Amino acid sequence: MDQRVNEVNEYLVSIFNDVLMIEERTLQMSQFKDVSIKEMHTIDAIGMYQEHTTSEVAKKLGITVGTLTVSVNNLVRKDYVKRVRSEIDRRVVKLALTNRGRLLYRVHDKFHRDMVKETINEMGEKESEVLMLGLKNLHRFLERTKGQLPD
Amino acid sequence: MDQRVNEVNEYLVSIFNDVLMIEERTLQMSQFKDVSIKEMHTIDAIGMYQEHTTSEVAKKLGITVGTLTVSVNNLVRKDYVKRVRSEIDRRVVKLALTNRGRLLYRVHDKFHRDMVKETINEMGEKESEVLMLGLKNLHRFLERTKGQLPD
DNA sequence: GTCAAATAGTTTGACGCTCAAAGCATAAAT
DNA sequence: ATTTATGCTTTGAGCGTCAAACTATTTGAC
Repeated sequence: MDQRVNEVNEYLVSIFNDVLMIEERTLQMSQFKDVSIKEMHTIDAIGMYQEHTTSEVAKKLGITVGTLTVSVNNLVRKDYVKRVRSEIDRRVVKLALTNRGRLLYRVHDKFHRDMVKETINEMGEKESEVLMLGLKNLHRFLERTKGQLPD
Repeated sequence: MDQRVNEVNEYLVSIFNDVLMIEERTLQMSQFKDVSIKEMHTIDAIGMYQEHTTSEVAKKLGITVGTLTVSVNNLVRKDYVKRVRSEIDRRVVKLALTNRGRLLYRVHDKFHRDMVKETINEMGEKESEVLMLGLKNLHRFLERTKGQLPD
């Protein structure tokens, strides 16, 4: 049992590091060399569809609004993100992707999905089912833990 | 199949974010408020036992030697890490944890293991086995992918 | 043995990421 | 009308990162 814990733990840590590293390198090799992995996640959180406010996106990313403002300043300058003032409440800023931002979003999303797809392809139907259940368990536990932490 | 890919992908992303966030918050709440999550990973990479050289640790972390030197400067100042010149080759610096560093290492390691343990406890023996196989698959795929990237 | 080249690590300059705190504009409450 | 609350931006400080220049030491060629 303890051995199992160690193994799972080590795989998780290693997978973490690998994914981050591969994402970063892949970005740097692509036509989007001016985007860091953090900026990529910001673009991902802004998303393709609805417009999200600055506060919403900051919360989703788990960073302060001030931090996000700085990052969005850079992403606007580099033409990945645009700001739209709300007409209803003029304090509110809605964030949205530019065409270039949307292109990058799709490329990155595909990369992510391909990564998972290749792995699942090597597993049987039943196995991939259990992998997902395991991840679901881990996820549920983490969300619960997170909820217990003070803000 | 595509639905499965999406689900696994979303769980992975969410698990990533949660773990990082929980680690960071837990650190900030502990007696080790002066340590960032990155510094924690550096301490982890230096490890409890053998002495590792600066180059080795930098490689393990996937950062340049210069970056590590700067970080180690801070960790030495904060009394988590010590430098030991090699007697055999006086160019070489071996990194090791101080007592305080070792204490933090153990606390963090326990946190990590507890996290996984609680999850596995909720699964049956067979399920946790398959979770591990799934992670192994994912890990193998990532290592292969990583090997194909240029340095 | 001497000198050049290679190796291990450090320093520096520039820029991104992060937060907390102060500030600005607008909306809501009274 | 004035105060308070809300949403966002700016700023200052510290860490994280790299590339490039630098220092100290060892190895290799002769």
